[in-house]
Amino acid sequence: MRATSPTPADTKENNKSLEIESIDFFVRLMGILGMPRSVGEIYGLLYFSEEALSMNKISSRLGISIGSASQGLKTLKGLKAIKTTYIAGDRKDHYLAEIEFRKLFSSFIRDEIMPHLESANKRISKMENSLSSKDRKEEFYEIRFQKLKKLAKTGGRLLPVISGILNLK
Amino acid sequence: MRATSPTPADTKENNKSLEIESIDFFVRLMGILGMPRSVGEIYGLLYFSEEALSMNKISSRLGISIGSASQGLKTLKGLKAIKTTYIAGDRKDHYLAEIEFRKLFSSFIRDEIMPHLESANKRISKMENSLSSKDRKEEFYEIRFQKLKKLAKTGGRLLPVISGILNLK
DNA sequence: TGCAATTTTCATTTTTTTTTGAAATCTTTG
DNA sequence: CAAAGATTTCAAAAAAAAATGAAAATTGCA
Repeated sequence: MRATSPTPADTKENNKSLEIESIDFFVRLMGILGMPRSVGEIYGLLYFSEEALSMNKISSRLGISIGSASQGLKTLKGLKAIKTTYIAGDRKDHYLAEIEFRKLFSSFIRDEIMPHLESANKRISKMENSLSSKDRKEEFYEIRFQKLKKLAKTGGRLLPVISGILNLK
Repeated sequence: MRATSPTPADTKENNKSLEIESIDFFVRLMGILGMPRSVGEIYGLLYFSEEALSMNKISSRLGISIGSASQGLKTLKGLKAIKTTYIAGDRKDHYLAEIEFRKLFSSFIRDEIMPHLESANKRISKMENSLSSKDRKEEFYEIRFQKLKKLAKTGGRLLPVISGILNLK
């Protein structure tokens, strides 16, 4: 270790403990969204990185395979949680975290929640049709289908509200 | 197969296809919430069952082990997604689905989301403290911590709104 | 265009999660 | 209160999900 004043290179190597905390934080956050560990690790690393990192650097810094890194970056691209930047004189792609979380959540809702919600109504109808017209008039089934339809409707109502709040300043 | 008119016993055996659809539906729904298959299966079975079912019946009807059934019922009890009923002259516990979904989601938020949210602020502070006071004044870090705090705040704002919508008639 | 660097894909391996099943525990009632 | 019934627990097995790594595909520069 040198005793001279820090250089730009030092700065990049600094804040190891912040990096660890960040990775841990985002591994958990992504975990709530059902994303694999590697996705959280990559995002956590990029979130506090001032410079854009190449896939190779990501994989070596995190100690994960390039296959995992490639797969994780693909997922993060799909969620619009990272941006690709051009670095002059370097052929590799370089990645930066998208720090507007609302983009991440919007993509997540679009990709992971909406499709389920859209199919839910079809599936509820299908269930209802599998019932004889006699049974369909029974209070027991009527109540259950009513609740099921309300569930789908509430879901449909919830998502725009969530999107709205996410877009607040 | 008999050609005579249906008896109550028949009725209970009926609607096999509804049952299958229901199980499939709730396996997916519970899957979104990160619950194992068996939990969705049990709830899906109970949702369209007019009579309360014992653990044994649940395990044999679904073809899952009693261990799985016990574990799944425990999870569902924790989520307040099922009710236990007393059946005269039967020693076993019998279970009915709680059809108010809001209970299920409220419990889920309380158990799976709130704890994360509560720890998030501590974790963000911890990250901030790991930074030198010099770095802390850098725009790069300032922005990132600002976004992180906003994320936690938005989360805290979102949950009551969701609870509110879930409680609407 | 051709070649080397980079990225993606995907069969295989590893890790994690879930299920099983049998033993231990708890419960009810004869 | 004994014992048969019912439920829970938990180590081991099975299944599912994720990571690896090497081959295939793609890319961009000389």
